[in-house]
Amino acid sequence: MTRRRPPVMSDVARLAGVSHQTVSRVLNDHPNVREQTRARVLAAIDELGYRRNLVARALVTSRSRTLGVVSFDTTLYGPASTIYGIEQAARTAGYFVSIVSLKSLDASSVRDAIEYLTEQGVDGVVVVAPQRSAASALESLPTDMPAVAVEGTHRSHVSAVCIDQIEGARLATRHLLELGHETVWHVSGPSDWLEAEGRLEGWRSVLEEAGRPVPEPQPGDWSPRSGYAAGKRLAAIEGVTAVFAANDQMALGVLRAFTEAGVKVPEQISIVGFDDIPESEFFSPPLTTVRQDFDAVGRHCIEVLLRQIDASGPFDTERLVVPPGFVVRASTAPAV
Amino acid sequence: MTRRRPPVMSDVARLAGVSHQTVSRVLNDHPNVREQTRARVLAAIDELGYRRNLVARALVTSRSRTLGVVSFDTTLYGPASTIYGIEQAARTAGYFVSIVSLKSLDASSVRDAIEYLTEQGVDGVVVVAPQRSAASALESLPTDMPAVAVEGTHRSHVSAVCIDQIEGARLATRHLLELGHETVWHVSGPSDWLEAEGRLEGWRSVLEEAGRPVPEPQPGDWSPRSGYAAGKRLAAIEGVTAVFAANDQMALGVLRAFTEAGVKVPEQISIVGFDDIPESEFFSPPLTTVRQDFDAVGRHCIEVLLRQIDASGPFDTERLVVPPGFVVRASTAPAV
DNA sequence: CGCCATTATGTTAACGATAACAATCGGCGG
DNA sequence: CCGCCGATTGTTATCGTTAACATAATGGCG
Repeated sequence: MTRRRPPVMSDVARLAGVSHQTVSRVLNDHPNVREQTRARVLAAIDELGYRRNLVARALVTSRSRTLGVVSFDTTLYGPASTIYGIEQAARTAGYFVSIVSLKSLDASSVRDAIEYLTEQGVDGVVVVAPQRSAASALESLPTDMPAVAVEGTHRSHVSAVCIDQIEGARLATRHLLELGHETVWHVSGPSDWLEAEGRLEGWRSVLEEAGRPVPEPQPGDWSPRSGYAAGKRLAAIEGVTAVFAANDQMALGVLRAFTEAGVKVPEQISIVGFDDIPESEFFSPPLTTVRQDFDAVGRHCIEVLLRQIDASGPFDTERLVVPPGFVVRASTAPAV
Repeated sequence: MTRRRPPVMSDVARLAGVSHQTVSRVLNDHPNVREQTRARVLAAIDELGYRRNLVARALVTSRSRTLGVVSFDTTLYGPASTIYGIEQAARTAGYFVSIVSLKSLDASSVRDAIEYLTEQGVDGVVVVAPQRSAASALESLPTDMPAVAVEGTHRSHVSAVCIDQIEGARLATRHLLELGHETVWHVSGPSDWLEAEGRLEGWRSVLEEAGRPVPEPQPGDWSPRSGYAAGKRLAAIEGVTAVFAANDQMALGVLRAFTEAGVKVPEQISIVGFDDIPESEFFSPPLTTVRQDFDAVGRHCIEVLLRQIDASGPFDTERLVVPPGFVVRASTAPAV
């Protein structure tokens, strides 16, 4: 069977007895088309099953209606959720989303990815790359490419949407202090992540404001495994009664380490996470955690990006901050 | 600042003192270009920072070098991992990936999504949609659009890559029987999911072959919450000693339900999951589970798809089955 | 030494849409 | 009754590339 060529605009035009330009006008809702003509054209489109070729359209309009997304490890809950939000919002606005997931987030791979997308003709890019190195790669972006970063709290000339990491960490830490814990230990994320930095900073600031001792943060890498390792270290330390882990997965590891050590959660130790992944509610015990509204982040990204794309001239740098939520479950309890 | 037009092929040609066609030849590695000319052209490309316009290229070649991916809820670990694998493999092969995530997987939204991608000019589509309704939407695909489905074990004329769900479930069930359990209870996934069906079937077949009673499966919806509910029901039943949950999240819920009921895992009850999500290793206790190699699935999808795209005529229907793995951890133990 | 097969390059025409401009048709004011 | 205006439609150029064909330079060989 020969693959028959899909119909093009002039096929529709011929069938409807008009010029291809009139077909184009109908398709683009131009006002000056007689109602009767429009109907004939629409009938022809329907009959032929015509679909306009967006590639040709993109060439002449130099708008591909495609947005690029560059992200680090899209299997992580945070990035995956954010991208989901981005995709939904973009599609609603009539845009396609082209994704590049990177294994490593050094400046050059981010740059390459953006270049790759640029070549494809994306109208703008969202970079979900909350590492310092990635954020700095954005600095070298051509300024005429609409771009939005999803990140912690980095300052730059690139627009950004972020969840207030510092405030989230403050909520968590304050919650633990209010339960009567003398101080709060912290299992931190990798130091080159802006989110890890923000969470660390929020945690530290609350302790300092309250005049409490600031214990050495235990470094992790977001994985449950690293949380488990940190948890083992903490379990060996006398007097640890409250731990704030920089994400839920590490909190899970911490939980497991204490449980193994025979320390009861939350009776003997309180644990708070960050992210509110779907599993958290069903850990043993259910995890108290900071909730991030990734959907909102995705939506805002698209809003900002579309504003930039629609701006005729140079565009402003915008910075949107989404407030975090806090979910109290059963992994925290008053200090004894 | 005026956005200056990016250089095009003829700019390069002018600078290099050749025709634009020669530039095109250099870019496409045509053999008949003098070495010296090639060097001049490359230098000009470099000097101007020229990048070829893939949109124009796609128009004339009618190849966009973009693949479409239609998926259900990309925040789930399975789809997210599969898409990650797809994206990596596609990019390695020089293809872009355009993603559409659907909130619901009825046949018409799958069809719409594919049509949407077709309009954009994708060279092929991967449908990560292991629900019966989605699979049947594929039947109505135009046969000249290269397509691959990621799915359970549905028969169709569309090529498919799948993990052997039945075998995975058999591994899990057999493992529990070998530990001496009289029978195995099952917390199943939603009945319209092909994966849920395969896992149910594998579980049932092993029990029947062993001549064991086949208890009523407990329906779930993949969420930890539904697993928790099922777990509560199971905990109320006398003589339940082994549970095979159709995914890790539900296994987590089951775990929690039993723990709450004061039943010890694995001493009094053994639990097996499916997926091997990163968290599973750190549940309390660490979960014995069936591992799916999503990366391999993604890679195979792209291989099959590219074969179809490169085939000049009609292409064969292929069906690749990826074997599951099995990971024994601490949530299972010999029956008492 | 001249002819033909290569090799290297240039020229022109697609691809399928939109944009800019031109042309036709009524209606209406002068 | 003429000419101008706005509504409607058609014609032609254009986007930036590759494909097809045309042409010019080489080089081997009888």
